Amino acid sequence: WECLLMQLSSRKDAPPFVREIISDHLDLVAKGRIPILAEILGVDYALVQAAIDYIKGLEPKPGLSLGEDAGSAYILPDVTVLDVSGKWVILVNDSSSHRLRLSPSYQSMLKNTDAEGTQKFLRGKLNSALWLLKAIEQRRTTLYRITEFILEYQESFFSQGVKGLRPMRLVDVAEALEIHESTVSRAVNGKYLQTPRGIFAFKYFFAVNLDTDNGVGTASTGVKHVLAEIVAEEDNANPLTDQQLALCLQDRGVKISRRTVAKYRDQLGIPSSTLRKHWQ
DNA sequence: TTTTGGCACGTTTC
DNA sequence: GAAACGTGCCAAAA
Repeated sequence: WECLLMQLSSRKDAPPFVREIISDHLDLVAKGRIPILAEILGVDYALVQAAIDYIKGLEPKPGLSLGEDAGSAYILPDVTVLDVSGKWVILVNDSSSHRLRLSPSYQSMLKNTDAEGTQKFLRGKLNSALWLLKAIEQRRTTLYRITEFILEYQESFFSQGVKGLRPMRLVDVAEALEIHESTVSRAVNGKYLQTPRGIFAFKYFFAVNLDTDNGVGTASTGVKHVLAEIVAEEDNANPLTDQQLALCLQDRGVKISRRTVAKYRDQLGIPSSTLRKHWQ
């Protein structure tokens, strides 16, 4: 790109071949074909790698880390949990600014009316109003109870972080709270929970997938996190292939196939092993 | 040859 | 009933 060349011209510390690589061989860089590039330019790997590292320093990098609370500053949570000296406090934020209540005047009207027809009418209205209030209150309660359940069930998450996340399905919550599955689904959809660890979508805790190991399952979200960790710590001169990554996870007790590792890697935005290779 | 990714199938979850 | 997910197979890429 021209903007890369422009950035380049404003600097003086550029290694050799950088300009040539940008104008003629950017496609090879994208494909990670460093050996070919080295051959074309007639220099050794290390020099090419140095030039590429420099170029990567020029462009604004997309960034590999999908931070778990990235962008959360702009989301306002529907529920907040606070740790007040070891005791959880759950706050359900009302969507409407004020809570609804019944005007007392209606009740006094009911008392003060003699006419039978009017009384019947008012009693009917009163009942439907009470039903509505109850429904709204119920919804807040549902969200409260779900949060309560998550706090208890995902306790290890709140103490250890992502690694402690347990597999959890809508049904699990529904059964525990003795409400219908779809009720949980509707209560949770698009809602956010603020915790001492950051803001998370409720759906985050439903990292539903169940990867079984010897005994209990683990949440796929946790596995992905471990995967990212392994890659971050690998020797970048010899990146691990998907097969090796799969074995690595299997050693840790996670039953996972090579193909699934590849998919997770994709979702995490981690390039393939050949693209990760850093030539010295 | 080794490594990766598209497609599709069976299962689970919504 | 539909969407999401894990996995096997096989071809493309390296």
